[in-house]
Amino acid sequence: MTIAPLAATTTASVLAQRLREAIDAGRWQPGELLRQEQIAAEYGVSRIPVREALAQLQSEGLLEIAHYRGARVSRPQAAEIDELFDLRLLVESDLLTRAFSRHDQRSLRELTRLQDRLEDADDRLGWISGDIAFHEALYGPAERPRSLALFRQLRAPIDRFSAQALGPRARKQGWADEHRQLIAAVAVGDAAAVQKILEQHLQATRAVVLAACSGEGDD
Amino acid sequence: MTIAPLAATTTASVLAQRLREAIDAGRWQPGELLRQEQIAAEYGVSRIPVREALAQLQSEGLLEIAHYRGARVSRPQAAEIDELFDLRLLVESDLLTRAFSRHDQRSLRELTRLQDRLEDADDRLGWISGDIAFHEALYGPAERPRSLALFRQLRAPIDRFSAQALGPRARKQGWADEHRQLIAAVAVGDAAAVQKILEQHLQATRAVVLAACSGEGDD
DNA sequence: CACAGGATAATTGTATCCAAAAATTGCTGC
DNA sequence: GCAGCAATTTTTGGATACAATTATCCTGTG
Repeated sequence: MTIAPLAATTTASVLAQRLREAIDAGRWQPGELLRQEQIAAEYGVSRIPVREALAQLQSEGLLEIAHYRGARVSRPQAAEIDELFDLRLLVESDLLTRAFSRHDQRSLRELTRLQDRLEDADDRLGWISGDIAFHEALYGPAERPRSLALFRQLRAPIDRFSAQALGPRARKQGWADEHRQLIAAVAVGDAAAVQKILEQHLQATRAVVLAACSGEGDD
Repeated sequence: MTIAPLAATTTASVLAQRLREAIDAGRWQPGELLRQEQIAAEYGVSRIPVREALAQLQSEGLLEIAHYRGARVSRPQAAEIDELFDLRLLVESDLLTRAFSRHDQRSLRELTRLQDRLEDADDRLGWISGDIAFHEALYGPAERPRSLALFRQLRAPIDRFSAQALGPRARKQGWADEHRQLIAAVAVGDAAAVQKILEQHLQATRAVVLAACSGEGDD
């Protein structure tokens, strides 16, 4: 028998997740105002949980909220994106180093399964969430909850642009190839290769995201 | 004549700052519940800004909020503290490397001034905020706003225990010595020494904090 | 016609009130 | 005396109502 899923969830957190996806999907352009009343009406709730969700997204760096002046989608400068990728490199290298020797048959199969599912996803949001799941499984054996949370946090302001860049099929293929190479390198225990592939993966992503980011901010 | 300081501040953010200090000062023990009504009455506001402040402190890792069950001061496990220090080492080493060659006469004087003021502070909270100011000035020339924000974030759950550890005068002196050494090493341009001192500084702090953290959780 | 000034509207921040969930108390039966 | 259960109390989450601030529009003046 199954346990009821125990809805230990608040309206605000559900809203936050929905808004996160909506922002990644490009529903609001950078700089555009998110009206509390409008969002509240749309989801059939009052403004209180909306405000809490917006505050949450602000702390994640997706929004900028000015006193009495509303919340708008943040428009990160190229330098900021660059800095985020540098930090990702630091944190993810560390995570992967620690996870590397702890992977086993089961975790590698899980990685392959996640990658299969990822490549099956046809919409952009599915790719993004699948990519997050893949990397979390890749870093999971490190058993570093705080670093993993940081990984998610560092991605959040970036994924919006990654989703945009998923248009060309070539990029998807390159992305998938790198993931497969990562699995293979972990499987054969080649530590140096693992690090090198991860760095290439992140550098390639950085280039694409920077292009998407600077190509959009034109108003 | 002076311009009014433009209170671009919300009740919730002021509350959050006050509560942060109160937690660092040890007003609530780890695991202890923070009652919304009580805090609201104490500061003469309604529960709405109190809830927003609590949510903010949760996102900083100072509180754990359970659905319908209240907010309590988080009690980080030793492993988590350890992980936070590892991350601090990664981020702060990177920041200091980048800031290193950008320091000049003026910034070094500023560092000395901050350190003087720090050592004058007689209360624990003054030390903590002074220490934060010192490190921010030390990393400031790197011009890495995101990393600096991350530095603050990684400290937040730790400072509570640092404040406790400030009891023995010996620790204060050692702390101050390491700061002076850092300034000196930056001044003479000894990159290797700078990194080594920073690492010692953080490792020493880690040991003290771990002791304070594990010595307290005894209920 | 550009622009300053002020009334008006729109929007956010906070207080008050109600509903839902959890903790507590007290009763009942054994 | 105590385990189990139900009513009560307490506390949190959310909705509605009001206050404070900002944005908009209109008008008059140079």
